[in-house]
Amino acid sequence: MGIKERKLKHKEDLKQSILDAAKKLFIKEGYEATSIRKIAAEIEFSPTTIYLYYKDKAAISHALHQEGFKLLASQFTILNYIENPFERLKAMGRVYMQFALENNDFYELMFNREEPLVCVEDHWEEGEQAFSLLVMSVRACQQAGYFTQFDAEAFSMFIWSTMHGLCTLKIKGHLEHVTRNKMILQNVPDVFTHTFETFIATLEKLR
Amino acid sequence: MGIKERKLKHKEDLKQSILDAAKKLFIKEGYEATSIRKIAAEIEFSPTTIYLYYKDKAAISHALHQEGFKLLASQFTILNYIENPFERLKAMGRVYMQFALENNDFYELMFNREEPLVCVEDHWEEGEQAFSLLVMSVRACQQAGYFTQFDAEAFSMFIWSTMHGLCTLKIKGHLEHVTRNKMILQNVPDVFTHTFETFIATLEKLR
Amino acid sequence: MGIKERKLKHKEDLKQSILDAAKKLFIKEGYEATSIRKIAAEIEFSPTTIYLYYKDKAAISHALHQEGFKLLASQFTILNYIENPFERLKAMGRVYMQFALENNDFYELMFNREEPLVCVEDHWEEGEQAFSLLVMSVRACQQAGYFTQFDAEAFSMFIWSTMHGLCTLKIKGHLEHVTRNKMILQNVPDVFTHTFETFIATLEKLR
Amino acid sequence: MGIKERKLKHKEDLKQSILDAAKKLFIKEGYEATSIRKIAAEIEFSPTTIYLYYKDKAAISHALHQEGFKLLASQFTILNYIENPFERLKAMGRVYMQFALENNDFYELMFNREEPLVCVEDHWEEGEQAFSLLVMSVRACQQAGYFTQFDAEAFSMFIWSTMHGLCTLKIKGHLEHVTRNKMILQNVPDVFTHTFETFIATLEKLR
DNA sequence: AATGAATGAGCTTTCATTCAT
DNA sequence: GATGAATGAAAGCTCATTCAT
Repeated sequence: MGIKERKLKHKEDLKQSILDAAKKLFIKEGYEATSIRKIAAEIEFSPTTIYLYYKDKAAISHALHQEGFKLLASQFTILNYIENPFERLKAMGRVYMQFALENNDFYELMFNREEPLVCVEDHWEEGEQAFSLLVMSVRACQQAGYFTQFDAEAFSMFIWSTMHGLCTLKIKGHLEHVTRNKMILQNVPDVFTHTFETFIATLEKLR
Repeated sequence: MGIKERKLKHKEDLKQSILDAAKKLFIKEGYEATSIRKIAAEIEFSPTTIYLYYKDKAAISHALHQEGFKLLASQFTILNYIENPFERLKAMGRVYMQFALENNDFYELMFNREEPLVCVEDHWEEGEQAFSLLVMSVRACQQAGYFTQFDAEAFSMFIWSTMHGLCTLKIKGHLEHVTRNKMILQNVPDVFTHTFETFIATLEKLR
Repeated sequence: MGIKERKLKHKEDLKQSILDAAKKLFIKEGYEATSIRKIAAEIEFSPTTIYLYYKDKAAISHALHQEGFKLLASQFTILNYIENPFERLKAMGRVYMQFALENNDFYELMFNREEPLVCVEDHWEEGEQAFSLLVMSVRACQQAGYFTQFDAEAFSMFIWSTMHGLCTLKIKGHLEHVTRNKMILQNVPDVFTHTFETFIATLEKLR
Repeated sequence: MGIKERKLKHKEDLKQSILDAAKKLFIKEGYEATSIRKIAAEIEFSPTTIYLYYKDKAAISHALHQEGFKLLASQFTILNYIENPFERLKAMGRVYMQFALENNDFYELMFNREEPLVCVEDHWEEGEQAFSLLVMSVRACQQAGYFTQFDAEAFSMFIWSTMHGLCTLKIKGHLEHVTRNKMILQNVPDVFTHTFETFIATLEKLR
């Protein structure tokens, strides 16, 4: 990026540029490896400049956090086109899994990091929105005859737990750890997906 | 007690002290932020001394790891006294939950840390043993008529995912995050337990 | 002088200060024993500051290296005024010897250190240029009837070996070691020069 | 080595064992990488024990130094069987070269290290003896009509300089540096040997 | 004679951050 | 609005060495 173009940028743009650079580094090299210096180098500004737009590294973490949820939400939009509620629920799970796998550092930041949550606390709106989406889907399923004997919210929590647990185990490599050495599920090509399907099969029985 | 034993005793003690200090720090500040120097300061020895007892930082992690699994295994022994397989499975879940909650530091270290697994890789025996226990319980349930349409191993993986996800969400505070702000499950005193019971109810249907 | 130039000046100064401090330490304590910390202490800056001016330790070595060759090259310029090729060759030897003696620290760094060469590898241009100068002189001598039966390049290598060996032995004190205790060459005031002259006498025979 | 055998060793043996271990490490891994701990590990004794036999690391360096000369001297014994003085001189050069190449860390320690020489000073007998050997060979050559116009000692010094310079340049990689990039001596398979032969050819002319 | 225990000093490098301009 | 200069803190690890036994 040349000097001229850079000058043309507005404040808002630069703030976003920082975030974009951070996101890029974050995805490519992980959380630990993303330093202020590297972000600055990426956007060809000085490290000091970063501090004009973000108070400190935690602030960037925080912003990235929200960015992650934005990304997840955008992936969820595809679900709007699925009429059948149970199919939509299944698709939701698949999107969630794909997101977790493809952006595992984001996933970590969004759900498994300790720090940012402290300063977030009441700003976890994005997470709550996502959860609301799940609850809505579950309710739709109930109207189609599924899970009728359960409370929608508690059932949603159960679903989320399963999905979150599955994704986390996958990301940390535990799925492979268990299967590789214990001669377990040897003929299953993809334990991750297979477990998900087992879960879905379970849900299907609850009609 | 002769000199030799006393020396050995001292050595064992110090080794354990290091572990305790490391655990304390891991909990309080996380893996990355726990440095050999801090551990040394905690036990009031020189950093170099640590290396007399543990090869490197990973070795400490590894030892803590094993200690955690030993603890979990000991908690599991109570299950031997439960005849009814489904009851045993339920109890297993409860013990797991309790362990995760009471030793969330250990739980994190055992399941959610990246580093120590690298050097463990093919020696995650403790984890695998625990998983085997689950598979066995599931098989027993199958003989009692539960989950008969499922593969025991895949079903175990699903169960583990759910339990792991639930515990992780709890530990990270997400359960509270979602319910507090979204006016969800307001009348449920303990969302953690409630979700678990919803899960159990689900399993009960699969007979 | 404007602000910009002054800043630049300062930057150059500091860069040179680092080099000077490094040189001093390299000489006094050797390459291995010269640490970034010590260099920093020498110039009374923080170790971190060093990294603002040089990428790493090797970069400092490299810079010193080049400085040394620049100095040697400047000493060689005097040779341009010597017409007679054999005289020029002799003078070249004397300049080389003088340089090695007067700047034995540099000489060591340039020719006897391991490390900096690693990163230089294919960019030993300065050394190669100096060697080219020697080859050219040898060729000129050949046109004047000297060393006609030899390959100019191989013969240059031989000359360089002799000069380098002589200078190194001198710098390390071996010349004195051998003569002092063995009652050898006792009546020769300066073994260093005397050996050089023996060498020259040898060359003279090869006409 | 088992415990029993170890106990049988006498003090002298152990002292030599330490040296042997040091030598082994030294040759295999170089000077910097040879630490007291590693030596101790090699002989299966504790690091502390080393200090019973050698005051400090420098003392070991010193002993190694002498060890190196002993080794060189042993290689020189082969020369006794060569009658022709000039052939013997040539062979001496070849042995020297081989020694320098095969034990370049020893060579470094013996001739290019700064430290040990300080404490050696008057104990460089081995070096002097080796040099005497050279002088004797040169004298023998003179009786065969070579180098008659030169002082034997000064001429020996010249020879040593050349050989030392050549070996040093080789060890440090400068021979390759110069030839590789400068399109020099491209058709010569081994510049090291080739330069030596050029040197020998030079000497041959001095009859 | 041999050692186990312990240490202080040292290394290179990266980091987030500040301050004066 | 942007930056160059500088820093303190920290990291993991290895070293030579000492001391009491």
